Amino acid sequence: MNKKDTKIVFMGTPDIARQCLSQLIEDGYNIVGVFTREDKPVGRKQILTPPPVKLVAQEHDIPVFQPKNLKGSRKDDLSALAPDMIVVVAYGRILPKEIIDMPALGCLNLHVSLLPKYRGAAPIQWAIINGEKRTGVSVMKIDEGLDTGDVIDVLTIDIDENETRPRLFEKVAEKGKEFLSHVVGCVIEGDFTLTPQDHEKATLAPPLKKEMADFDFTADAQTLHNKIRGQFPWPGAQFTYGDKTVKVLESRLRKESGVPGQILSTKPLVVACADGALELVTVQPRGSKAMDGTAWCAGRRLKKGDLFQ
RNA sequence: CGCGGAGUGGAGCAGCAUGGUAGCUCGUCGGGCUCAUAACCCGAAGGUCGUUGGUUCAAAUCCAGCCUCCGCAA
Repeated sequence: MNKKDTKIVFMGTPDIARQCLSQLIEDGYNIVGVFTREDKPVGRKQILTPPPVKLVAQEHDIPVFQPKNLKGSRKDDLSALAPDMIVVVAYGRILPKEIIDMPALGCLNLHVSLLPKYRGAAPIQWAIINGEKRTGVSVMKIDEGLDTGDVIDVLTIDIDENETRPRLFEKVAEKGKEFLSHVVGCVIEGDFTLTPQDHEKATLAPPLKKEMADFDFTADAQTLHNKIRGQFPWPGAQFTYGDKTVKVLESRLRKESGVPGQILSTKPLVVACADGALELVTVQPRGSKAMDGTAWCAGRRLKKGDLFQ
């Protein structure tokens, strides 16, 4: 089978899926249909916004389907397309067995972790939160479990010390889309091997919750730094000052030390933690906009030596 | 009509209830101290108080409308 004759259905929703779809189209694959989630209200104005994937598909006149689920009559849309292969990138839906079995070449999935680690919805976030030095993208053949399928190929990607979730995501998407395109090509040509995952070593990366945002300075600096960059921009990481919470949008590790919660300097704003200290580069009090840590101190008349209880 | 906060020198804030001198911390500029400094001391510049109208002898402050920004929720 060659590229042109292989009918591919693409399923995905957010930006990384959009990038992968664009890459596949650019590389000349025959995308016969795109499945994505429903348009949803976004922002303060609750404007109904289509997923990024939908826009790309429409630009290329590829039929778009946005079913609520993939059961019952909705799967007829899919079988009518008679796909030889389905490629899934962050679709946000579990595929039922009947769909998994439909295409002759199977269903491929790009997962942004080094499987079997970090199976689930938020692999990038958890990798950063846990202080991993590296992550990656895995292309696997979908089975009925949650990211449990046999792995076709893996690409490792380094995580820099100050990398935030969006920046890492961008990097992963950039490298991942080309990698995916390459692997899809290999599968079409039959040039690949399947490696079962070592399920003993599997870990989960469940969705983040807003309750995870709160912290205080009794934790050690490295842990807080990881939390701040991994949970940015949502749910974020915030501490309490007075009767308000203050989100920390950007931080840096510092070598200084002191009583946890003590302000070691205001320019830049450095606060001592249990082990080491953290520079709060950008901060955002609840109800107001993001500002420099130093500016925040200025408005609150905070001085070196003051203590966050 | 989803809930709520905010617009005051370059930045972040106070002042507003009880109208009457433009305040604080930071930054900038000049000077001083110091081996030195992001530290400290002295001094200076810089503001039509978001906008329009109303009340008043007098409005940042009270009233009405408008614009803009933001947090939450989704």
